[in-house]
Amino acid sequence: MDTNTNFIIDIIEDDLKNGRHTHVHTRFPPEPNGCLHIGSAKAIWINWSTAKRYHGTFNLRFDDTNPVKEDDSFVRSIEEDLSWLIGGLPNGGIFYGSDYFEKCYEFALKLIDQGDAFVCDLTAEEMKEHRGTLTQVGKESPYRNRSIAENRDLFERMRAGEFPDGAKTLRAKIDMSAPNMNMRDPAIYRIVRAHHHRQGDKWCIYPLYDYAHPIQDALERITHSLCSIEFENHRPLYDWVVQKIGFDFPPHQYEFARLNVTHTVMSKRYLRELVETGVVSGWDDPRMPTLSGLRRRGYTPSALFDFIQRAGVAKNYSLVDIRLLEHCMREELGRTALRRVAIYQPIKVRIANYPADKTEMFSLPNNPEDANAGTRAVPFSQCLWIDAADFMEDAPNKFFRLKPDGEVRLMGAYIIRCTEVVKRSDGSIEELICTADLETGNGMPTDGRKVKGTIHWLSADAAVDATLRLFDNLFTLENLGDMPADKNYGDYLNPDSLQVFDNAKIEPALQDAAVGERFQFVRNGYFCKDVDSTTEKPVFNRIVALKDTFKL
RNA sequence: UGGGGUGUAGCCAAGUCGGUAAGGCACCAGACUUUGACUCUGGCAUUCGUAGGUUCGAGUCCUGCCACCCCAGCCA
Repeated sequence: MDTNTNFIIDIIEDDLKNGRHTHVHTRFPPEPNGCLHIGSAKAIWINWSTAKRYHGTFNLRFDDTNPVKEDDSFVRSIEEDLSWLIGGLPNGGIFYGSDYFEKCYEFALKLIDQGDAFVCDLTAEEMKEHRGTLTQVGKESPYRNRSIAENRDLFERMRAGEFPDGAKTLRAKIDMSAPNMNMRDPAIYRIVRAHHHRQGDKWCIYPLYDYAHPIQDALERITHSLCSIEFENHRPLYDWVVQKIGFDFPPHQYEFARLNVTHTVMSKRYLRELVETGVVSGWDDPRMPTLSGLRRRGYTPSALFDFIQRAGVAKNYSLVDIRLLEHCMREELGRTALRRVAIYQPIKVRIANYPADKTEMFSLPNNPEDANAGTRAVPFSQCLWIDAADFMEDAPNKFFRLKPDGEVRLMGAYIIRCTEVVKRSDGSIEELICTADLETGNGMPTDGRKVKGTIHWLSADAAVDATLRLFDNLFTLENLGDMPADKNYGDYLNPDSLQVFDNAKIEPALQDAAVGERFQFVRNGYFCKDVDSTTEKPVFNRIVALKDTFKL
């Protein structure tokens, strides 16, 4: 049984069963006024995966009806991010709402001819006064009863550019006393002289969302128009437009709750502010919850979709724990990422009973969870690096790593015992003198004694310097002015959440890794190779830490 | 306040014609382990916002109440 269902799937199953539809056609309709983020990924996933499930069609459609906010650069970035996410182009194609402007205009004429729309001369303020309030009905516009001929003439002249910006609107004639504010004779066309990123200066009147969107859906033969819950109040207007124009294949709108994630800012406005004020290096800064940021950070589309699917599709307001995302990412990377060694804060270890001029190779598995991943040869020599976190001078019993006179396994190699702690004059550790159990090699002790701890290591001769960057949260910054302390925006004020290790040591082979390759740095987490945007040097971004159950 | 939507564990979320609360994350305990990872095993809602009602039986039906979200752009 397929347990991966939701209420939208139920609706579609029902439509298919009852013959209301024989084919499923969905769409993702972003406005090109910003970059896609993890919240957009939910809308993409719902529309795309639903179409896919029924071997249907999925369109990408730019909802570009507001020329003042939109930009071609966002069109390109959205195309790129969407293709990355769904692994290719949408099978239905890529469309632009603005390409239907001529159709929208013709339909507006039709509404006028039917007596369902009128040209209104009220100013924005006057219209607001006339609209009434939540508890008070609105007043009808004095221009509401103009003749069809006059409305037609005026609307044609609006298009022709005879009136200044904002001087007139075309309004749907519905009901000024409707309890749903959206039905109180909403404006469906406005006059704006602005350069459109795609249509240029061809138009000076632009249709509004509530009018344009159902037309776009209908023209593309969308069967199920899936959008987020704040449009629920708009559905009666959506249906009104579809019905008045009289489409043969009327689309229907269904709503789902948007995605909120703990510690993560999801508002385009604030993301834009971060970019514009230079708090982050750009929309694709690896701390950003944008798709480009997540991609750079090392997140995979499959983990993102797995997360969205597991979080579920419903209508409740929800704030999903980011640890679910991290779990999904770990689960995938645990299976697929190659194991490598990286050491954040190196401490030198000298094996006193190991020849200074000797180097031997130990074979370590590339992924113990995947035998097909093979092994790699790692050099071992007298001087090694281990991580500062793996040594403690006054260690409690439960500390299973290296301590004075204690034994520990060097992963895949010898068991060593720390015999001496050499310190500098300032008290810091210069090096640890150890002896290795050379007889047992990388096997078990012959006398049956237990060595509980295993630590990772690197030959000091072979190790390479590297920069490692650790992000605690997807998105962090020090200060963002008036950002509201609302649960929607998460607890983003975490100045300690970016740690940079500039003197980390890594395996030599990692130098040649390609940007975008993902690794598990043993015991330290999953990392993705990246290039620092300012220094242009290779860095490793931590995608997600390993689960830490370290207890003393 | 008028309208619309939603309330099931710390966080998400299934719950079909009313039949005796899925699953995941998180957490806790234990086993295993040459990554304190992974894996495995066990635990984790006498109760579904709340108060009543109908019924042999209610998360599911009825009534009242409460809480939260959305709507008064010529934004989407």
